[in-house]
Amino acid sequence: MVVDRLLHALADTTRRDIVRRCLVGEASVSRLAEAYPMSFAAVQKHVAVLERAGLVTKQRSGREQLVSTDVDAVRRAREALDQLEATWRGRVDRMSALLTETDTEGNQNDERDQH
Amino acid sequence: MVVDRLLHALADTTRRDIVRRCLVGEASVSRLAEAYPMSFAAVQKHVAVLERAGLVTKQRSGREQLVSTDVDAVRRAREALDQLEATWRGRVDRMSALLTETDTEGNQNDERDQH
DNA sequence: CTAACGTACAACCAAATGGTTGTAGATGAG
DNA sequence: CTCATCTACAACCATTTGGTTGTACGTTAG
Repeated sequence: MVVDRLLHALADTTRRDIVRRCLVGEASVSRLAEAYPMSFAAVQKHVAVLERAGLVTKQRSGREQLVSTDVDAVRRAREALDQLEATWRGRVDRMSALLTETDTEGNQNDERDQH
Repeated sequence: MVVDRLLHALADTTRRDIVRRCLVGEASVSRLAEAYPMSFAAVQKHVAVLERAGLVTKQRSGREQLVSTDVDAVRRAREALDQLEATWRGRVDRMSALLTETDTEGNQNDERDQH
């Protein structure tokens, strides 16, 4: 699933940092690699994960491979999460409504906070 | 890191579904297990992951263990993502501002901030 | 042209994931 | 009390992850 890949890609500090770095101005993979306490190949793999999630793109420039964050993908990631939360919250709200209007047998407190 | 655990916990369809289910009304672990094509123990592990991430809590009731989503934690998760995106977007905005006002092309980086 | 650089990729490894089965301890129903 | 149920947990397994090193290849600088 796309959301799975997205969230998994973002569930790592190094990868989030790469996204942050490459939001403004591209950076070559080797340039990125200098910034982290790991090998070049390791950073390459992190970039690959971000790429598969659609969060960054690579663009060749001479012998360098420039990484740049897809700002739109970041926005889409946020929106996906937003929608997820909205669905969840929607369920709570609908249930609250049901409980206040019908009063079923299970009868637990419905002190769900509304805003 | 807390964000890592949170995003990792949410990067799985089954776990997101558990969160959704347990937002309204608690469900025992065995009840949950009936809903998925996997063993009881597997669901137990998923619940444990969500618990470690602070997304759900368990509460004993007789011989059952009732799982319920911590609505507040879900909200906090969203806010964490929001802040992440805000930071990222903030960077873009600041850079855009810089570019439009100075419009130079000399060396721009050397911001050795890690964090 | 040659050497250095940036990249890609394979092979390998340890640890974590996501699943299984099996066993054992509490607890509630009858 | 006895038994079925719910849970916890250990042991095991296959796959993935996150890292390493080594090698090969294209490109640019000198």
